[in-house]
Amino acid sequence: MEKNNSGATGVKEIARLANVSIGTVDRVLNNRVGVSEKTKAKILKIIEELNYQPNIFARRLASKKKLRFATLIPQVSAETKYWEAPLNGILQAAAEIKDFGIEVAPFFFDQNDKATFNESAVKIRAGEFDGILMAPMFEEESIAFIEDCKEKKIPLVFINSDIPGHSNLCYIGPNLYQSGYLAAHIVNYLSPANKKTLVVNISKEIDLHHHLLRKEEGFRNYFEQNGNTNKLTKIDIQETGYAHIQQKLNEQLAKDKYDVVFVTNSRVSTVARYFEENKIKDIKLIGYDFLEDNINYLKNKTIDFLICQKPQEQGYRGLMSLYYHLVLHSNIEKEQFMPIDIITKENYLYYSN
Amino acid sequence: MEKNNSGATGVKEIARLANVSIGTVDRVLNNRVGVSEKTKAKILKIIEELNYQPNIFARRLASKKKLRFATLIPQVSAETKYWEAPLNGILQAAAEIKDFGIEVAPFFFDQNDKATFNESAVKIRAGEFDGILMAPMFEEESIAFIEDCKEKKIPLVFINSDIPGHSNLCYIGPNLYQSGYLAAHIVNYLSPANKKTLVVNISKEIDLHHHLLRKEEGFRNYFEQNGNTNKLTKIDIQETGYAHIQQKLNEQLAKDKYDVVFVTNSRVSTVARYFEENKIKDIKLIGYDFLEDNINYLKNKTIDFLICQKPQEQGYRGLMSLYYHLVLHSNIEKEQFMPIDIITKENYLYYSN
DNA sequence: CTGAAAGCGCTTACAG
DNA sequence: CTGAAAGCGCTTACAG
Repeated sequence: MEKNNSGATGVKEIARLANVSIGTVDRVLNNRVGVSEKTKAKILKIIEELNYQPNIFARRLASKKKLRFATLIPQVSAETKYWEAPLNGILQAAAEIKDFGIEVAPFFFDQNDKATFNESAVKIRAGEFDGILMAPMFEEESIAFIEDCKEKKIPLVFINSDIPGHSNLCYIGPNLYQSGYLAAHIVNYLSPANKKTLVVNISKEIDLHHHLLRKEEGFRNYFEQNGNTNKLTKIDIQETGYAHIQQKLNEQLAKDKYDVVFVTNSRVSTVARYFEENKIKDIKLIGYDFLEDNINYLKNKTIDFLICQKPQEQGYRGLMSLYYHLVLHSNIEKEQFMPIDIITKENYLYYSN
Repeated sequence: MEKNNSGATGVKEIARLANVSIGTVDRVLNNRVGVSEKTKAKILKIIEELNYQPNIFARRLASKKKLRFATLIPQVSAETKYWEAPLNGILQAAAEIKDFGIEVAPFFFDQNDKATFNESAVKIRAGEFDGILMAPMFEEESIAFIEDCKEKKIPLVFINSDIPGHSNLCYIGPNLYQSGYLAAHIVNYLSPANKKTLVVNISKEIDLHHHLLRKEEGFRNYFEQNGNTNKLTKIDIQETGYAHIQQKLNEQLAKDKYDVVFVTNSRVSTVARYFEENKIKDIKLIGYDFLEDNINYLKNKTIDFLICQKPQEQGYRGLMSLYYHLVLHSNIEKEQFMPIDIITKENYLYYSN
């Protein structure tokens, strides 16, 4: 029978070689105070030489230490169920690491109300958490929070959208620019006739706009860089009610004849509803996110393509990153871009979100 | 501080409530012989009532038990590096479960030589493994092996292709029919002109053909079911050398003008090479698998779309399934279909294989 | 069929 | 600054 590696060279063996007690070895191993530099160096050298790997099972069994993580993401709303998926990912990760002594406390905010973000932020600050995962939607408010975490040395993970240039542990989410770029690539295959494409931004909150604008930028640049003659028109719809969207689309579609409509977010289902009600079948429709409404329009062929970015995995990997960093002391990659998945009527069933 | 659940109700507590020793509790817990029906029932009842969950860390620390898994997949060849990915997945899973006392022994065979499959099979049978993962490529030879495992009650996981109707633990891989069906859906968007599509099967081994034929079937049925007028032509190329493929394509492309060429496997790069050498730019090309050669042709726009099925994850999840089944006694889903991923020049960089 | 004791490799007080 | 002992919740022989 093969000998267990960690069995061969445990704290006991290190203590023996260093002529100290296992208590002292433990102090060095866990970076605790109260060891002379000399013995510390001696022990570290032996640890190095033995290539000692602690037994995680023994460690977990003996330790009573608990870690507490907080998460701060938008609450699931009737308007969009998008945030259900990241939350599920978070809960799944929480269940997996629970036995390792980790407690997860979820906090939420209203996407349309900055005040609720600040309220939750205050609670989290008071809670003295060991790690935080957040969706930094409101830029200004987020930055204040980020600075506070930095001071307290609390590791911070961003998901879904990034605020670059800050000392967060990592960002896990889409590369927005590239996802718009990909959308343009698909549109290019879909638009052989008069090559007219309509870009539709539907969003109430100006704050969230930079999110959509990044996608639009990628979308535009594709056509510029590929010397394409595709003619792009764009409309911004700042009210998300159906009546308003209907009116805007009526106006726009009366002006010109389009091959493709590209909706820059998950609200593509609203446009699909409009298409269906108006029996529009000759315009290709492409948008974002694996939501029930969108999938239904994919099934009945009103929507042609959906671009998805594994929202559940963002939550899951976000929380796991805190765990890997804090418990396993692994190196965490600073920018973790999600795959850009292309979903159609024929493969949505197999899409593991 | 919150009380650890498993701490509150461990074997000790069960033993106390049942008026037995912890040794007897352990016997019941692990289904060992030598406990009277009466005490066994009593203990089981208490376990039930307490909703006892064993502490996996203590279990692992105390136990010396080892499990040994064997894997049997094609060896990576110069002709196709496809099997590198599943192997990487297997090795990654092996690294993750190593600390849980699991040893993994990889075996290989030559895709073009059934005898090598049988040789490895003999070795595995002799090795008395606790679980086996395999790619059941050669149907007849595989079935003999499957029967043997069934008799010895060794759980068996299939990856990449299935042999339905056998008592294996699970299948993890593509739904081939659906993946051909999806390819047809894309072709349908790409072929607006004369609507002529050429289907190309390139494969030496007749044994492997059922694999490709399933995809072709899905591809054909899409057009039938969607009342499409797309005209399909098919050629089988049974020699995989470039000269031969070149000749066949020369012949075929002289006969007719196609919008799209659909290659039913990863050998699409050979057709791409032909396209490039002959400066063919007006035919769309679509094929399978995230291989370096294919990606290069995707980058330079010779290949338009690749369909991929996460080969690495197949290996990873295959091995993990054995672990979940044997160690954690989880329920394993019998058929686990991989997502059908659509890869283009614009999203391949973010494809986490 | 059952029990009592030792031990897995760590961490945690406590004593000095 | 350091050591000796107890204990985490299981499993493993061994004894009866």
